[in-house]
Amino acid sequence: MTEHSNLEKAESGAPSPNPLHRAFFARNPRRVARELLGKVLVRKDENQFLVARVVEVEAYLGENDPAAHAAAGNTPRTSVLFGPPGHAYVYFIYGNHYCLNVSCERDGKAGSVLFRALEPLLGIEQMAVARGLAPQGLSDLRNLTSGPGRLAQAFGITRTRDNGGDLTSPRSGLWIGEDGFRVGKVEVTPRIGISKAADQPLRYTLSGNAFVSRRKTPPRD
DNA sequence: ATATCGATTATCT
DNA sequence: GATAATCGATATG
Repeated sequence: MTEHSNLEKAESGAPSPNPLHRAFFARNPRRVARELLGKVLVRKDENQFLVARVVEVEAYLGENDPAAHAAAGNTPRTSVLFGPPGHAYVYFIYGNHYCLNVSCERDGKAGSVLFRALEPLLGIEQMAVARGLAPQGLSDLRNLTSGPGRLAQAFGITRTRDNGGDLTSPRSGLWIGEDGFRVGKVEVTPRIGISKAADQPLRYTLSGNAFVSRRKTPPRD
């Protein structure tokens, strides 16, 4: 057990974060990314809830952003990006990993936000199982959801299951909600892991949050 | 502590 | 055939 967790517990049964309205996503990916910080990603399957706070995201600007998948145009792979806002774009990368985006902008215009890191709040045991980590081997909770491939695996997100799903509706089993969390300082840096347009500051993080990916040594104090 | 590399597949040249 | 919005393992200082 580590000491740096400040996890919230749901006092009475299931959590009830309000789903975000579709209009929230029908905007510029920069604004959506910035405002997604502090929201929660929720998975409900069977009777289990998984809940985790959004602490790191990246904006992808659409057809004219060379780093965006939408730069390839509207293809079978990218069609969700060109559809209505608030839907899940899930892609498979490096032969190993799924990553989750939410579509932005109006129907017909591409744009998205990539989820890069979450802070786990509820369903930690189940996330560890999904990640293939023995519960007792869970010395560092950052192994669960710190990184786009990791958080997708922790939430059981795959392309066949989730691509195109509605992230504004609990009926999809995967959605984004608001639980009243107050966001503190936000940091904006270049995006990670890309080669094109790598200089633009489109990565948004909660300043000082331990679950942000690619950190150095956990803050000493 | 940082650096390098293999895994494994959808998509594109 | 090459590359990719990554991760985890291994090597090395």
